Amino acid sequence: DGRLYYIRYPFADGSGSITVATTRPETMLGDTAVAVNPADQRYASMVGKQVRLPLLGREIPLIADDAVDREFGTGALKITPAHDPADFEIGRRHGLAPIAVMDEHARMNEQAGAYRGLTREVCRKRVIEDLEGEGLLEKIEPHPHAIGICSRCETVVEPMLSPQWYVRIKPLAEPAIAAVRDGRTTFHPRFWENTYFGWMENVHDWCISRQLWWGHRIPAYWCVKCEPPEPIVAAAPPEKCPRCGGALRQDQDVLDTWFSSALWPFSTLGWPEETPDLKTYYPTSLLITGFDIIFFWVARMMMMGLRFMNDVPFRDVYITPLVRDQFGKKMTKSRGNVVDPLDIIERYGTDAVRFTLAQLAVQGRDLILSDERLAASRAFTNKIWNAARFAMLNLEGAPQPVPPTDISKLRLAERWILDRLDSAIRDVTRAIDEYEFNLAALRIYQFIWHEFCDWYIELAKEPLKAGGEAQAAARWVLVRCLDRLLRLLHPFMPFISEEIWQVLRPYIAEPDLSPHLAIARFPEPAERPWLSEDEARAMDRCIEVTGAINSMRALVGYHPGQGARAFLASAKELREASVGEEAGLSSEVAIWGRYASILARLSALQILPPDTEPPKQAVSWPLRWCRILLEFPAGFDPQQALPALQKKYFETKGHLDRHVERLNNPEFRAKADKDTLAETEDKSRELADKMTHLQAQLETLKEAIA
RNA sequence: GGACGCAUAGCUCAGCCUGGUUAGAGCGCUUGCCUCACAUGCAAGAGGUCCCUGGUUCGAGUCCAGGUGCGUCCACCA
Repeated sequence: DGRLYYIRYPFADGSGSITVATTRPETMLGDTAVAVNPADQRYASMVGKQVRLPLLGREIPLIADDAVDREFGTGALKITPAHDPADFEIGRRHGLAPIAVMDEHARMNEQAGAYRGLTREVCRKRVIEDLEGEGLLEKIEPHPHAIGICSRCETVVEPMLSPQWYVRIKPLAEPAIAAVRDGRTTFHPRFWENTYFGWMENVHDWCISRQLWWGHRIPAYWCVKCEPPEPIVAAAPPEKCPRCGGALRQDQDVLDTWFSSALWPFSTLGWPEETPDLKTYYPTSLLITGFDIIFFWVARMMMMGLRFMNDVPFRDVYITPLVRDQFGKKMTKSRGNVVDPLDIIERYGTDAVRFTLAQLAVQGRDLILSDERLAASRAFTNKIWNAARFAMLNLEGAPQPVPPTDISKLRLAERWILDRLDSAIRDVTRAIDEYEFNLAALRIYQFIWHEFCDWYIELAKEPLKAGGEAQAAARWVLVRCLDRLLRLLHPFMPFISEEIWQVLRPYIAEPDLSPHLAIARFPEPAERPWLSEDEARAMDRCIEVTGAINSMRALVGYHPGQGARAFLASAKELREASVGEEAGLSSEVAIWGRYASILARLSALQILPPDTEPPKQAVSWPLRWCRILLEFPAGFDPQQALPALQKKYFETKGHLDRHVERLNNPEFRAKADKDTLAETEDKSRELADKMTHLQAQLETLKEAIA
């Protein structure tokens, strides 16, 4: 919220005046011209005239320059090259010598005539008063505008001229642009490359000198005697002045922080010496940083690396998301919405915070740290802890498990979890390779909670209690799974994983096992699959049946602790796809029936022989490959099951209708690809079957009610 | 003034690049369970005009154009 002062500058020939608008009237003492836009008709005839600078009486020209905005103020701009960057450029274009009117303490200097010695604030007041006295101040308008202030002391920044060192940027920028264009360095996510190009293609020469105490000193030297002084720039300090042999003094300025930082990828490896480290580790693989550092640091490391090492400093640049506040706003000190990580860590735990960040680190998107997610991660650490506790309770006092001599003798449950583990290892490894940290975190979560805990731990309880070979096998699988999942988890939850692993470590049979998880090998999947495709499908069916029975239990109101009897009626497809020697449902259920019974709390799971009349006192549920019948609990009122079943019926009908509609469309039949068509037909048949079953079930129920 | 990103369940977010299963997860909510690793838990359930308009297509949450809202960056600011 400043003011805009309109000041009248009289023409030297007495033919009237021209009015300029300025927010900083005190700088008029350093004016060297008045400028208008060349296309501005109002002033076209006046360009070239001399103007008398008020208060000082100096004559300055009226010039025309494209940089002048005709709309602003009066369309006439006073030019103060020594105290305004834009004016400096205009002045340079017109060959105007800058006149500095302030010293380095922002006090008016001898060029300011009568105002010499005043501070700029006092000077502004006096200038305004004096202009008013001479009748040259036309008006003052309120004018909100942004001014540069010091970020520490909030003092208004005063632009001024000073000699500085520059690096010519173009020869550095061009190779750095090319390196990203041709893929020697890749940004993740890719679109940040636009930001990089945008900056690099419009980059200005780089002012590298700073008037600070700390930093690399500028390698420039001045002779104490020569007049005028000529700088000598040299990598190694020269002994004496090459011209007069006099003593030399190094320039007092230091390099811009980013200049020094730009050397980081190789200077930390011993450069300029040809050290083994430099040879081994340059170029590096990955730089992780925030997008706001792309200009400051990434671009400069690229330029320096290509210049001095002749190669890019890193192959990949991963740009992290920004953590925003709960309203999606960027956290800034001035806004006061900064979250202290230590505070969140205090509340949720370090691992939970780290895991949450990984989970939310979707490429190309900033993230909001939500309490809900953090709490969920904290619950996850608890889950892991308890899973480990279960394992240790079952390992305590046991010898170090050894791999079974014949893997194929392991139960399906054991081989299945080992297969899921390998699948998780593959998925997580791929996700990390592609910097998809959210996918990696999600997959680990899914494996640990919903495959390892929900299924394997439950299914391991029986053999672990049984003793003998079954127990030994389950212990080995338990250790193998836990060991590997902890290694997978370690980058995301370093503390809890290390803590548990240290306790588990004595049970891990591995030659030259690392003393710490942090430096242990990242897991790799086994070379051969643990189970056949048929077995994998069988286990999928087990999971499907278990889920369906659990839903049915709730539907007919079984108490969670109450055992229930279920029957499976075979479907033709199952007989064909069966894994057993003996075709049929029974051979398959012989393998996984026990698992389903445990997880669906069944007192019995029986096969209904083909062509057998199903029990009437049961709710029936169609799957693709079999029909499940769950006996009514004692005192069950069939009325209860009706609404849910009807809902299912109408849902299924909706889906079926959609498929039928599609199939009835001749254009779909003509233009859809064959696979899609076949799939739709299959699906449609399946849904129709399901409808038939559901309808029959509904009728049965209604009969029971009646 | 220029550019980029985002918009999907009450909340926080996946899915979109490469169009076709019943659009998913966690939290929250409802119901029932202290089942001997874990009630920070277990089981089940409800909850979605995928921001709007138009286009392309047999078919659009997904591709294209325009719009709206939110966020961010750059430039300018005499």
